Amino acid sequence: MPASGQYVRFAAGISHMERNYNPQEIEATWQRVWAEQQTFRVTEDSSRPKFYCLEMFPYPSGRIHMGHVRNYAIGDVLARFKTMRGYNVLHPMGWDAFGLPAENAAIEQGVHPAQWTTQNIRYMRTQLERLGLSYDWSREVTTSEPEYYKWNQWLFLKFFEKGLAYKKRSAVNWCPSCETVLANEQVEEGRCWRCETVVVQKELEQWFFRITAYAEELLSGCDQLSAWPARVLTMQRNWIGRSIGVEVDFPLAEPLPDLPAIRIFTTRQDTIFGATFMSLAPESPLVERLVEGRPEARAVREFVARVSRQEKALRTAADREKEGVFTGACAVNPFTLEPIPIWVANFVLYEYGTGAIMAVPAHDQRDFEFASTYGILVRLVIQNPEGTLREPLAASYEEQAGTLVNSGQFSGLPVAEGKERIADFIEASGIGARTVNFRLRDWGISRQRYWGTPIPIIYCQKCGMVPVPEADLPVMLPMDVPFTGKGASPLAQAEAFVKTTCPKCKGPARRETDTMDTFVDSSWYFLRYCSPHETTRPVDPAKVDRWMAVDQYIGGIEHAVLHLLYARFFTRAVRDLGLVKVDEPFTRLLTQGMVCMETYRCEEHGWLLPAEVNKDGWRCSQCGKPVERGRVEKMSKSKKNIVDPEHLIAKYGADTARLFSLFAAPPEKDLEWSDEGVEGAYRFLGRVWRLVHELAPLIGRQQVSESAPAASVAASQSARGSAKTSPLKTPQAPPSSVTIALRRLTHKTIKKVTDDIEQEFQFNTAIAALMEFVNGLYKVDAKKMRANAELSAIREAIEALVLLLTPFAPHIAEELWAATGHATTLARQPWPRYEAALLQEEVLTIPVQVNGKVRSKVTIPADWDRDQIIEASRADAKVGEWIKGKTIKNVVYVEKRLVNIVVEG
RNA sequence: GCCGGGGUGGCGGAAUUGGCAGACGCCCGGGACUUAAAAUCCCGUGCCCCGAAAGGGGCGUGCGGGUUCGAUCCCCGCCCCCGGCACCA
Repeated sequence: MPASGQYVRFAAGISHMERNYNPQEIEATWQRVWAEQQTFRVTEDSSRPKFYCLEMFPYPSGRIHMGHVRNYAIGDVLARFKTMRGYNVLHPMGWDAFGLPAENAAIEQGVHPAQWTTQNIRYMRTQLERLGLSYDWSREVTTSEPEYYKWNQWLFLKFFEKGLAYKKRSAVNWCPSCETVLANEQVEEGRCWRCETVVVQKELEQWFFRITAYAEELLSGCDQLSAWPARVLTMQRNWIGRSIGVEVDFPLAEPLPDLPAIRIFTTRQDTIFGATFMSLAPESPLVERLVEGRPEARAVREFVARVSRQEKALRTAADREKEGVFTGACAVNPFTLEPIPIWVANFVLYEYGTGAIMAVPAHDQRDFEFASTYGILVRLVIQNPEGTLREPLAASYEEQAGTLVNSGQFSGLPVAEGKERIADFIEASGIGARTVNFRLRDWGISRQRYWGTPIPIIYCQKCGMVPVPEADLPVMLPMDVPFTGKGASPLAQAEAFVKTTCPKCKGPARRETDTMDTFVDSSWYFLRYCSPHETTRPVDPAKVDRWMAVDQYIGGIEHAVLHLLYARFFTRAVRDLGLVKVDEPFTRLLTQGMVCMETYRCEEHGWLLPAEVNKDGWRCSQCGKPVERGRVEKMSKSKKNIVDPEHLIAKYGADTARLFSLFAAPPEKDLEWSDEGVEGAYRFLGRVWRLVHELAPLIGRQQVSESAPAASVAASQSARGSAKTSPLKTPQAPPSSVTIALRRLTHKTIKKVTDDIEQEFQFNTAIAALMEFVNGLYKVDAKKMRANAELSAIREAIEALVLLLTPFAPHIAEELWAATGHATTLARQPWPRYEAALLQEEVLTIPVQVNGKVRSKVTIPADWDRDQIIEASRADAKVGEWIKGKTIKNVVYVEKRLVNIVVEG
């Protein structure tokens, strides 16, 4: 601990009353103090409850943007608040440092990705420091450093041992521009999520993580996540896509020796009597088996070749025309025993279910379209509840309501029961079984890029695929590699890296040159923060037990599926390795909204930066032409509707930047940027500054007891709390009404701000309450205050104000804390507590309604009872006007809130 | 199409989930201070109507119904906006 009095020295020169609010100066001062005193360093302290507050770590792209400011301001409010509330708070920060842009920079500018990344991190860290965020930087994690990615490799090897990591040949999404494989999740509407290039199909040997092994658990786990936003849970559930149905064998009309039947998956076994044909996915190997030697073979092969060349997104677009070709083979519907034709259809997915379906055109839109195109029989087997369906159908009937018809012994059953009876029958007759299918696919982690974690596998001609022994980790990324941007990955071209010896037989061998998807890095970094310097394991289980799960995770909605699902998977996989005890990594999740701003466009110069617009006449500052004011959109470089946080901080300071980000909208909603709003936030801080400096000399005469500085407001609510334990001196004379009103305002504000932060992250209303508090304090005529009780009340108010402001605007709070005579940093001051007794109003103003409309208000002593209040209401002159000559039918009284007199006539 | 979230003054947003709609901020208007401006401080500000004024009345939370003494909030039926998923059998 620093010697007491040290802080006073820092602030001494700035505490004179005349001094104007100079954010740049005081922010630099306090950031230096925090760094020197290691104020935010945290160690495990079992005497206090823990709180793990985490914001999604950034990709070190070069500079922070307003989205970061918002994200980290939200997290910082919470971390500082919880610290002041007495929690042992873990609040770390790090860098998601592997990824494509570094490699692109290498190609375009000739900078090595490592150097580019390091520079960016260094710069962005100073930017974050200038925001005054309360991170424990001693726990900083950088995923591109061997100390981190070694453990990616270690985990990979453990997964490999357990069969959770495996390799298979598969058609992958290939981005021709990035020259890399993309996960399904990284393809958006057929385009690369990063560069928007149209994605094509390519066959490659790929590494996968068997996330599907946890599909069931990942889905059921969603039910436990009650503190996650509903829409994120919905998205996760959709993505996992569990469906219950049956698998059934449809025997071939002419069975092949080793292929007696085709297995299909359906959720609508109740419609099986309506299955009038079958469809196979074009990629299915069964297709070739069936057509071999048939006259249809040629046409089928042509069709398959044509379809499989088409890239997937195009082919699977929902509005895509249904196309197919008859194989010449037939199967037998196991229920009707009729022969049905087997087709190949472009809309059947090979990767889902069994890659083959029974087609029920009467009750499936796709099958109906297909059957209509090719003239296939449509048979109604579900009659709707009204009984109005007649053949020929004009459209498929897909509702799961009604009764089975044309379904043999099952006819007449309601749909739900038919499903069960038919499933029973299928199981009893041994032709199939109930099954659960997931939409979720295994996670392809192979990337043909340099700037990622090398996959620790060696290929030996004799021994085959050999994992790198644990002792040889990390497999280091070689520094000396070519960056051409052409052809194979740079790693594959680095002979010194590729050529190695087999760990088993010591013979010549080659290294795997694929690197891991960077989502691997971010799938467990939150565990690493708990013991960031652990050298023998990825995590120290004792430390992880102390801190996990993350109590509050904060980040963008764009990670609702990918990152969050992978992190949930990893947490379980690592749990099953015995390193972690929790199932779910993130107890509470807050997805903050986007930061948006109006866009400006000039017909000559295209998108304009806000600074390039002359706002007087809405003209382009370059050519003077009228500027088209576009809609409010997410801030983006391409649309140029951006505000650089650095400029903002230079002009107004970090406290203003933080305050505005928190005040302009509730965290989960989109925030519309407004220069005027920023001015408003700055003005407010100036108001606080002047207020405190005006009042500081007044209360300066009073003794500041450093052991209990905030205790005047902090201690009074402890378990044994009563008026007696309040350090505020009981005044000799009865307290003046001004004193009582002031203290009431103070304690009401403490309650409001505390509740708003704690309950629903209502930072905007918490700040509004602080503004009201300040407005109220400006109305107090402090100069007239002399009595000890009055001055105590002022001191209490000012201290509460500064303490309550701390999480939002920590620098100015520290400075004002010092200016009011305190010598210890605010960061660990106890959060103020309100005294419930002081909240009580002496008089109440109650609205009085007549027939539901407010006609008057009565002001009454707070302790009046129902009858007294009603009596006063009826006696009110204005109310009298409205009830004169009418019969009172009813009087509704809401406890201390409202009177409603119901009259008739 | 399915799922989720929304729709409140000129604007961003409040409202203890059935009890004074519009807190707080922005914008705008007025005043004080100033030689003047900026800054600052104070006051006003949903819309419409009556009134010279003090006051008073009506309307108002996307639209139409309903429940209730009373609805931004609950129910039914629509309209619109945003986000996600989308041939998953």
